[in-house]
Amino acid sequence: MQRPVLDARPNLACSSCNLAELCLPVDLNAAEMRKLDELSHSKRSFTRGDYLYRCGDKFQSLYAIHSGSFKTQVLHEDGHEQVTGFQMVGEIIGMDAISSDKHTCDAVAMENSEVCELPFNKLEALSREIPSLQRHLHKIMSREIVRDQGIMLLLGSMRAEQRLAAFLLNLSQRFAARGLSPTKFQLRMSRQEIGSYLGLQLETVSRAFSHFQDDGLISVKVRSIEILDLQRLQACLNSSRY
Amino acid sequence: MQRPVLDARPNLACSSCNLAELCLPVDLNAAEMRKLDELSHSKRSFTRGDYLYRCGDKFQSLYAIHSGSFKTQVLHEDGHEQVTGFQMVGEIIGMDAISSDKHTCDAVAMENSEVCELPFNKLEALSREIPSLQRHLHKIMSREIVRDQGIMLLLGSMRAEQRLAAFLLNLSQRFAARGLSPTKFQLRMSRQEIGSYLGLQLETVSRAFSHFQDDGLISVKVRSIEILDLQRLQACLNSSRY
DNA sequence: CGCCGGATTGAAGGTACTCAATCCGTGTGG
DNA sequence: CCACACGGATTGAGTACCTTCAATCCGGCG
Repeated sequence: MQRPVLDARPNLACSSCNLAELCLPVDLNAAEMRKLDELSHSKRSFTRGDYLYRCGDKFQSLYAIHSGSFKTQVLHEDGHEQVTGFQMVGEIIGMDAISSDKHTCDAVAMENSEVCELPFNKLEALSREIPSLQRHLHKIMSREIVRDQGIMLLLGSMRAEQRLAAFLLNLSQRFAARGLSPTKFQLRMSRQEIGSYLGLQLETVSRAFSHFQDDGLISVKVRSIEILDLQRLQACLNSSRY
Repeated sequence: MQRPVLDARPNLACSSCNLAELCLPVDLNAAEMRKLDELSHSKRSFTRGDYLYRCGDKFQSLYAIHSGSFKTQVLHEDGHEQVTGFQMVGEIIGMDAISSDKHTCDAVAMENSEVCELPFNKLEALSREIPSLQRHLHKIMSREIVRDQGIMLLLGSMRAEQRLAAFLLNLSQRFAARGLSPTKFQLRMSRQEIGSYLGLQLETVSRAFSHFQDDGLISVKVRSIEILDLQRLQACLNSSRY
């Protein structure tokens, strides 16, 4: 019944990154695995603030995040920018660019990060050979669609505190999926960036954090978060606006 | 510079539907074309309110809208539902379901409509044979992602009248692309449905319509719309919130 | 004709925005 | 080592926009 509102991005990559098990829940034989290995030749490093790609850049590859995290953002004409997603280890970014052969957003490193490049032509060629890989690629793109629709739901029908609850619970799930603590973690992004992502002002985000803390749902110390009561946080998310 | 905020869904289908030119801007030879023809065997008809699929239904096929129009909507736990998109002739729906093999939303006919079923297994098999079809399929899915991100931008950073302007201009473009008048058309959806899609209350939508009319931007008579000043409507959309 | 659902309009209220002051932690320079 | 500056975060007060509730209007259909 309870579908996570903010879905994590699906995984695919790069056994050469030693993330095969995490990232590739696809049955491949040894030969196929080797071909996939060969696909991803390079691994690039980034530090906070570096761009993985920029809006308008020519599309060549998808990228698998091997370590660290990124944000994607789009720019309005007037210069103001909106965050469209936060991506972490094992997730794939760049799929927006397939449609027009140009990237439609910026991808910016939020900390020291490493990325595996997946040349899309080669990925397509390989997925013509390996049906299970083809299906997996389609699932990855589809999950991106579902995830975006979850955010549309959030932005269209939730109030500030519900949005923040959804955001925290989503992070919690994604950390848990990576074997990290689901209740105690560091935020990589500023209040400003959270607000931009959730369609709120940074002050509103800050107030919501404070309110959750006053209610004993979480403990916040700037970017250190501890979720004290997952159940009530979930209840807050589910509480009807109407 | 000016990217449409609400992107139309991309096309693909179904030369048997006599929409080959419109829907398939892919170079195929005669043999390939024939195979694509064979893919889409059936055409189903719907009347207003009929479900094409429901949330939770097993995923089998994508659907190309041959005539008429549909809306997609998701249901909250509490029963309240949000419209996630309006689809019209030539557009493809059902891609949300690939990721989990189940549909994640309802698709409901908004008028008498016909739909071509595109069995996804066959579509995948064929796109393994025909690289240009494969790429086209990927572009279609990617455009859905880009479109959703446009709506996220709208919901996250625009005020009521900007949202409605974006909505009207998007409809205008999509009608124009189909050879219909870009300035004079009938809405297929209620104020309630528009509001649900734009993250607004129906009264707010109604007021925004009235305000646009008072300002001479459009002429509204319930569901009959005429855009009188496309430029100023575009300016309204671009006007910074900040 | 009168009912019904959808649309419009009005008035009151609430949520989140805006602007501004203050706090706090980090890093820099004296 | 401390003082200070800086950016990000918090908190407060006033306001704007949208929601909510309610009344009325309008067109289609029984």
